[in-house]
Amino acid sequence: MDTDEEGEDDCDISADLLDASACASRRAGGARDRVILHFDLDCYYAQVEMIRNPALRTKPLGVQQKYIIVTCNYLARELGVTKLMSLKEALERCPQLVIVKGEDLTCYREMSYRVTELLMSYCPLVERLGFDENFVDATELVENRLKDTDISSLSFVGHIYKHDALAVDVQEHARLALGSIIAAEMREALWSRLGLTSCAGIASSKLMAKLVSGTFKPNQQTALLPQSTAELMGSLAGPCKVPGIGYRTGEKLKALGVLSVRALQVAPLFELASEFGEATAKRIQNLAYGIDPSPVTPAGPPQSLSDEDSFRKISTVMEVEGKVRELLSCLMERMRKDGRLPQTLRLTLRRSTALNRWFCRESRQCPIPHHTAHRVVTGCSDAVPQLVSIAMKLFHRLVDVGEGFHLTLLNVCFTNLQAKGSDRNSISSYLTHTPPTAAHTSTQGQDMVGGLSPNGPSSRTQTRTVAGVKDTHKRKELFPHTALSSSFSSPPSSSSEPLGQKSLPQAVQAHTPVPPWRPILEHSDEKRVDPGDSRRASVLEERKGPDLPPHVDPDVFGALPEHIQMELLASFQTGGSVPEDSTEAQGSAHTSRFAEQLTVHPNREGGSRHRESSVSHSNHSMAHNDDFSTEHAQNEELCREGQRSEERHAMEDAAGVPVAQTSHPDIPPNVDPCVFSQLPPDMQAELLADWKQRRPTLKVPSKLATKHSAARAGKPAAKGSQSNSLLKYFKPS
DNA sequence: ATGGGTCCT
DNA sequence: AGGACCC
Repeated sequence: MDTDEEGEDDCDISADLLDASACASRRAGGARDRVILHFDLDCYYAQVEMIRNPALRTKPLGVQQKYIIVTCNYLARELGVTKLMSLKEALERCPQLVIVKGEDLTCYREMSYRVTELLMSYCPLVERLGFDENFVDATELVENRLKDTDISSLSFVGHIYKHDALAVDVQEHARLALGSIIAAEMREALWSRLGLTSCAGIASSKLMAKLVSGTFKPNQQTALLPQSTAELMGSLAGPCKVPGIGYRTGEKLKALGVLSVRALQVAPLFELASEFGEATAKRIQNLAYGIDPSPVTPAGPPQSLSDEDSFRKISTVMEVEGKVRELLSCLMERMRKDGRLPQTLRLTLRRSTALNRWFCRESRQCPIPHHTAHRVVTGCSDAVPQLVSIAMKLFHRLVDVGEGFHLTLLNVCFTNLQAKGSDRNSISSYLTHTPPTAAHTSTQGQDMVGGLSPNGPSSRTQTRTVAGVKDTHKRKELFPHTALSSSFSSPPSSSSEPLGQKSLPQAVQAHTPVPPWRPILEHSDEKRVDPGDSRRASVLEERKGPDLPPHVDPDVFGALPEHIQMELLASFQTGGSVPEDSTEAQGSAHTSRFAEQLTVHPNREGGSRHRESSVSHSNHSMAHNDDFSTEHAQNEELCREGQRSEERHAMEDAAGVPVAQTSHPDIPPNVDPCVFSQLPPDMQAELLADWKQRRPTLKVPSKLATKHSAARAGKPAAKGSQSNSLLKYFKPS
């Protein structure tokens, strides 16, 4: 049978968790608590839009996809707009709301990878969650800093969950306090280099770091003392609010009568196990106690690239083909920049279903012929028709056109991405952007693929080891920064950089003039081809010899092929040009306020400060004070907005005027038979099937109701194996 | 809901 | 191929 991987006794200690002594006993075993940081960018899409166009900063802003506002800035929130509100309602509540379309994710994706990259420059253990969240396992960083920190002069930065920062014994929580300092430094870097505000949570697991990061909302950070774990878990509105317990599991729990986190904690394990299986039963029960041993799994390049569009109706093959072609051209362009070879193509669609039965997507996939894949990556334009033709075959496998059809969504996806030549297979090709340069033949790269861990099978432990280790080696002090000249470098080839990235906050305090490490290759920056565009004359940096991030062993690094070195260096880099004018005085006022909040106040015992003193300024200061200068390069070509369907309004249409009145035995009482009878026959059939299927709609709390057609509950789980990042270029030793 | 992503079964 | 989870 399967024993739990790596969890050791974690599953068994749930019962003592509430017991204060449990922590101590756990540490006795040699394993110390981790220090996990969770970063969550504030109203992410809206922030990116405000960077692209700073004029929006002073206005209530909503980002629209189709007919909904997917997110909005804090100004809009004050005026009653919320996330995922319909456009109509948002405009009713806030007529002045400024809307920008956000269906094209290009800019959000790119900025998102910059964020991950910046965090990775401090510490390789960074895991992405969506576009706007990142986990960092800062355990080693903390441990190293602890060595040369005078513990008696430590203090927390930011909030401490349900505690007065001044009343907390910092010595007792020195590692957590250091975590809060590191989190503050990273947030400051996100601000000074990328212009983004964020929240952070500091705790000893991903679960708790994530939960606590949201407790003070815009632009603040919060640490969680271990003794507050139970209180935080208990404050959640229900099991579904626990990350890792989603809608489905929540519904099943309800059916079992488990309505609260507390109820989940004390539910008999065997009952949970009979519904979910033992492994996931334990897992979710542990989550309810705040126990989450899942590791921070380093981000690598994405496993798949997809592009999709939803619409009210597509019902002819020609329309399908048109849409598929549109999606595929965009996707191909992205794939080309990525540089890996897509080996499989998947087409998925959603059919119009009567009562929008939650997500029923169907898909078919098939291999992509090598010659086609190669054309994709090479940018050969006739790859598109080839892909379209493959996709249409998949379509015909899904849909019998003879019957007529009604689609509501189409998605195309490249998966099974094969690293070609090793270079460009890294997260960095995402960020630092490699020029198209189709040139190289595919055979050139195998020297390095083989280069990863000579000794290692177990990719998982391998990664862990590599990541966790290394830096004790040399370097005692990282984090000189907090100030280097800000702004991110305009990546090579502006032709694909969408963001108007000149808009950066002024650097705060300039003691460290240069980054701790710099790329060797500013020259290659320079040489990016870039025919018509020279607006980027300002890469004014005096760079010196290369210097490596802490986790990189210089010897290993030196042994790598040069082009790999170059890529790595490029990926470590984040420097750039400083925006010249700081516009108004406000800019710097605001900026120094931010600086102040990051300051560690060593001797502030005199408890007069409000507890969140050092951090906290509300979004007001952000909202009103940030205008940085920006020229907002409205980069049209990258944001293919205009191309997508224009009509977005009115998804709902009246069900028609009732006339007939056939009553059907299977129609639920809350459905008007007249309306029902007016529906198209296929829709009627579908509804009936649906109703029939979900018959057991009773409140019976017992485990008897479910007739589940599907198999046993699958389970979410910790992130799996990946080991797919730059780390693989370095051996553990 | 949108337009993405992840991993597991 | 689909299902769960995440944003």
